[in-house]
Amino acid sequence: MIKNIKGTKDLLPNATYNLQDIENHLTRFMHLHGYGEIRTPIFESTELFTRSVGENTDIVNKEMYTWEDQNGQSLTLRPEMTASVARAYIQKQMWKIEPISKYYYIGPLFRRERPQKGRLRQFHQFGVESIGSENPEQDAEVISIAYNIYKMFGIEDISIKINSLGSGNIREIYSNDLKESLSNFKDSFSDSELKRLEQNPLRILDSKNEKIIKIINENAPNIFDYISPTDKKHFESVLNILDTMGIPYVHDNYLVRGLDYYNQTVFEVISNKLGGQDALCGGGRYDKLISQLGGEDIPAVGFAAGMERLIIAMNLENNESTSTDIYIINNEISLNGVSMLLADNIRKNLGVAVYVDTLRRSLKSQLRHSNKMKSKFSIILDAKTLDENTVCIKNMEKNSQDIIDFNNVVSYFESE
RNA sequence: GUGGCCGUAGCUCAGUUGGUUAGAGCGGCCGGUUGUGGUCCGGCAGGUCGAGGGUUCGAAUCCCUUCGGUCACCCCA
Repeated sequence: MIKNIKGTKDLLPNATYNLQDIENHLTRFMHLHGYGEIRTPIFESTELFTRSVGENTDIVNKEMYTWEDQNGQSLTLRPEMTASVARAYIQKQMWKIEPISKYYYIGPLFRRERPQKGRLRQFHQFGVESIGSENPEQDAEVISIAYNIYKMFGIEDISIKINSLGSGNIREIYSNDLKESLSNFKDSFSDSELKRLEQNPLRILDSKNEKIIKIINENAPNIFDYISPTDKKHFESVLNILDTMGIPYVHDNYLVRGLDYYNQTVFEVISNKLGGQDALCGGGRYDKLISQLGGEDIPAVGFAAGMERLIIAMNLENNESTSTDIYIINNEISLNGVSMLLADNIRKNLGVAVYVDTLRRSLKSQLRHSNKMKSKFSIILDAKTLDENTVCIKNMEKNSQDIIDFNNVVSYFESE
């Protein structure tokens, strides 16, 4: 038997039902905020990700699905969206067309990780990117959107962590000092932690190892002491606006993000119900990415949210079954054509869902199926009554029936 | 990538110290006299016991390998 690839999932109608509903809400929500959808290809030139996400990140080092195309070009299934959005923005030279571009996206991403609940190899993210404003109100807008989306879906048990990484070469200076401050404690570090301290020192800050956390708390410098007065002011303005908007947050000095392109504001929305994979969404500012990839010097801020984690947090993994409004029961094979014609007429004129059996089931079975599909009405076609030009319409909830003229079926439902 | 736990019908599981034709509930399908659903009753269909190999007279049960799931780490959404 051929099976799906590890870390991928098939979604059948009872699972996609809720997903479509969520997507509709997100689309509507973003429209209300002035953001439009962007869709980019799911594979890109490998170089795009090595240059934006960072050579020393795990994503680029060991998690990308990369292959060589027939012409020798290295291609990669996208492991994240921001790089693609930036690439498209630059390619279309959007800054010449409008001073600010606001995008949202929903789509599949690919990372070759060990699967876990809420972490797949093909997973889906919803995300927002606002490109063009350097102002704190833009940070606040993006963060409030993230927060309000979870509120919209009724997810209460969440908290926002926020921090600033400063700008310019602060990141490097701080990283070096951090490395130095911990150099006396190398005995307590595991091999992988030492490697991390070497290659991507900031990441050591969100270690889950109790011992390391203690050492950091007692010895690590505070990045907030490094960032410039301008950056500090920017960060405080963001917090002020969040306060005014009534959005709760926690300033976490040790929050850093794994991707290289982040600077200044970074944030995460955490669910308290998700266990290990508790980050519902993460994002921040990436003011240098556009220029670094060959565009103008244009600031930007955004976030990405995991759809699978959203669905887990909503506790909605399987719910609704397919339903219909009207079920047409044909009692004789010769009436198939009439049934389907009637179904088309009702769909066309009333825009409601009409189901016709194609399994040649018995009357009893069709009624059972009609009931299972939660139909409001069943129309029973029968050769005898059709000779008299009438059909039987059964109200499934009231268990009442009407005999009406075949030509009046549509108008019958219009009055219902 | 590292480590722990798990893998029997579509789903949730039972299956005694290895011993005949592997079970239940739910779900699915059909039917309960000639054209009526939801409740009720009856019947039927689904499993090479994740896969491959080994030990044995005999394996769902023991051993090895492998695949998949799950949890922690790693990382991140």
